[in-house]
Amino acid sequence: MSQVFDHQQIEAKWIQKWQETKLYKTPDINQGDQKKYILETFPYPSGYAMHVGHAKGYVGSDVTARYWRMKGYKVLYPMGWDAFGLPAENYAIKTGIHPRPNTENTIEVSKNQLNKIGLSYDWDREIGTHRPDYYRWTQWFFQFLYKRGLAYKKDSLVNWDPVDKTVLANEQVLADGTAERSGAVVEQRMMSQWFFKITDYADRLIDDLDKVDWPDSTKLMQRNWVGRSVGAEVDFRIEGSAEKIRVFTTAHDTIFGCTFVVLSPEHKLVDSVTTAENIALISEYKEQAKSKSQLQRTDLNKDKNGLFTGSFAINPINGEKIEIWVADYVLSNYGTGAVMGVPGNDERDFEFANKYSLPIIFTADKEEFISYSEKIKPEKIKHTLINSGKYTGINFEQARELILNDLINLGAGEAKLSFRLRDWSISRQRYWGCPIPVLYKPKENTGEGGMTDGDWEVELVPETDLPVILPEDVEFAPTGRSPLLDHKEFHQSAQKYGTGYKRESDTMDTFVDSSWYFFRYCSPVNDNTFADPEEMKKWMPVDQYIIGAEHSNMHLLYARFFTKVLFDAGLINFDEPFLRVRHQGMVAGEDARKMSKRWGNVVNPNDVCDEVGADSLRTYEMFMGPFKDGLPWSTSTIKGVKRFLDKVWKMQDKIVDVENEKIESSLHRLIKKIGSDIEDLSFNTAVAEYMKFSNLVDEIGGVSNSQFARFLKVLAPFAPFMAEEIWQNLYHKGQGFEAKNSIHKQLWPVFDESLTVDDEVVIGVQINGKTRGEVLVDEKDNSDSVLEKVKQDEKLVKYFEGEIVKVIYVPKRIFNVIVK
RNA sequence: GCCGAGAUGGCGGAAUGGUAGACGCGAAGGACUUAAAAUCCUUUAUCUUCGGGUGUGGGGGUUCGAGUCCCCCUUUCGGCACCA
Repeated sequence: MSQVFDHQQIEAKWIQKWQETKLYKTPDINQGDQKKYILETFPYPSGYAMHVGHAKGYVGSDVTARYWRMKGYKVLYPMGWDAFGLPAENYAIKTGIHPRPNTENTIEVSKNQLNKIGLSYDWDREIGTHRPDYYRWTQWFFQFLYKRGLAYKKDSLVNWDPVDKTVLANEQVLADGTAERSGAVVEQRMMSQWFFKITDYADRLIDDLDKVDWPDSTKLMQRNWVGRSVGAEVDFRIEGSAEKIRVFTTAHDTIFGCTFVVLSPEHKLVDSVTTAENIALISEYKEQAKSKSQLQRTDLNKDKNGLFTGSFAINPINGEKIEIWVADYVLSNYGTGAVMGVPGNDERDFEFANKYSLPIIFTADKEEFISYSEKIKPEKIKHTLINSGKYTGINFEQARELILNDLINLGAGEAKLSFRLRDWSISRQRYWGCPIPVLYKPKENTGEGGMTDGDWEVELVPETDLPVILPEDVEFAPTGRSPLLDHKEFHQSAQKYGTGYKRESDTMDTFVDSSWYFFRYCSPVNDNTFADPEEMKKWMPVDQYIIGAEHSNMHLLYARFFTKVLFDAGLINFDEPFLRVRHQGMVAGEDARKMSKRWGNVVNPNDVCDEVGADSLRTYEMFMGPFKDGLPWSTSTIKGVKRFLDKVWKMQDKIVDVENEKIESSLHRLIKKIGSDIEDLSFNTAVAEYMKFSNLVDEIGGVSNSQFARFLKVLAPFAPFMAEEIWQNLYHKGQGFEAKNSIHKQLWPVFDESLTVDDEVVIGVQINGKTRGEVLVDEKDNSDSVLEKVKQDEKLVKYFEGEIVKVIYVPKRIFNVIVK
């Protein structure tokens, strides 16, 4: 009789032995070897330990990695730390403890948690974005983009907290426009910031989505985020002026309905079109708009207001004279900052026209408002033009072409794609991030009264001097300035490049750190390049990336952008980094609320491991429901999973000499099903399959040695500790542990397809589409022979009084008789 | 408002257009026990006149057959938002 499964002692033993023997070391790989690169989002060690919700995604990845190893694939399954960023810095500010020791400490704690649940990472490949050997290459990427003309500086608005005197991230600004922390009303402030020119890649970021296997909803989110719209730019001559107003429109076929033009308050032509009597009002309006934050401007509850400038424009298509207005519902940073007002087509324009009694002309033979952006289904907007001069009666699609051509011929327009995507702002006025490797050289004749941005020239820090080290002794409490600005030595050290040189004091957005980490895993110890090209050829692209749906959009977009730039530079031979993306759902607390300290519903995986064991935790998290769904934690369900594993443990004592046929065929089905379920990430049904098998063994009363061995192998990815313990007990008892004898080094058992199908099966019998009974059919049966069987069935015979009109037999599925 | 994903027993959920409710939890009854825990066995969608009827948010439709496909509606959860 075996002892009870002492999970605490046994799991600790295997964690240690697996580490000692480097069981999960990444194998050497040759190009062309069958490989799988299994990736998952790396956590940010902010100061708080992980909870079981984090564990779920990791266990799912681990099961997959273990499976592919057993299938004979070379598997890269690494882990690291997304350590820079706001959470760690805020935790530091809160506790007064410097983020570095704090981060390293959290990493230690988290690493132990991950090991405790049996995740099979190759820790030799661990990376941390906050470590100089890593961020040296984050800085290289910055310079790489800069040299390719994809990093530039411009003035841009930031959220400014006047009380805390600091720049806020969007997530720190509440919906009412106040700061989350201080409660102050957030202002918009101009600041000179670094940008990456991701808009250069807008088209490819949409088009290349066709190449990858991602959830449709995720692809759609990316498409909508980039937001390509097909339209035209049209020039409206200003009456009595040589100037023209250029507008962007996605609906140039509605141009006959254009009854006014609206400029954004920031538009450069506002001043010149404003007539003398309107100057006072308009400049006041402009001032108001300036003081409004983007949030306020967009939260105005659709109350559109604006002012007439006093000038008129000429509609190029029909020569109509229309009023030029200024309104802040038009944004300066989208399109051209000016729109043609088409109240018959656009809801906002309609509201605006109503409010100020501007004319409304309908140009579509449908009253509903229509839009042409790509997200609207084409069949919903088919219509014919009305009130449109010579184009009246023409289908809108044709009209679009005709009108555009005519506008081009008139010299008053051109076809234009527009994108919603904006360039990526990467400057952060924060301490805990990667320094931007840039120097500022003072210009010769500096102006009087302090230096402004224009008095400096940008120079890259020489590559041989990278990394620019993030100083440790920095005052990281908020002061209203980039913490590095006031670090004397940091800037002093720039003097070696020339007198008066200073360093860039902002740090990079942490999205930059995480936009290339998956390359680094291919050769994490490497001083010569961000990742060895040969190693990348062997491992990349990523075969499976598991990431939470909530925060995947931006990250995926940025990582794809980096990949495409590297591809264009000839540094890699693929232009999409993640072949397959899947999402894992969050685990909520037992009260169905988000797990957080606030609700006191956080479950620490360590506690669960201590109580019921890591195998139970793992198997339960896979069993609780569909992997991609968010589900509440359930203490009672985990007991059921533990019950199942205890049964497996007891199977050791039920090994018999006779090989039962029923168990054998059930085992073949199991091997097949577990394999396909793991590949589909359908873990919950896989676990149900194990349970069925163990129930069958219970029923039969025994299992053969060979059958049990195969069962243990397919169980190993889910319950690696128990599988290993039993495996060693049965086959290597008394021997010292050797890596090659580990169950995790065994090959996945093969199944015989013919054994997975039953010769005989009970199917449902339908009479006129209603299920009335069942009948046992076998392989040889055809429609006629089944009908004979059905007619002989006592329960069914009564339905055959009428004439049989039709018989449908789907072999081994359903038998349906239509009787009159 | 727009976009996306959902809605199936008391609960979590299962189901290539083919016998709805696999598997687990919970519950009820029983066995073992002085007793409890643990374990094991049985039952468990629902109504029923025991023939059968009704059931996958609601209403239509396609089909021999719909949880699954199509149209409309209700509702829950995510994401985005004056994008011209």
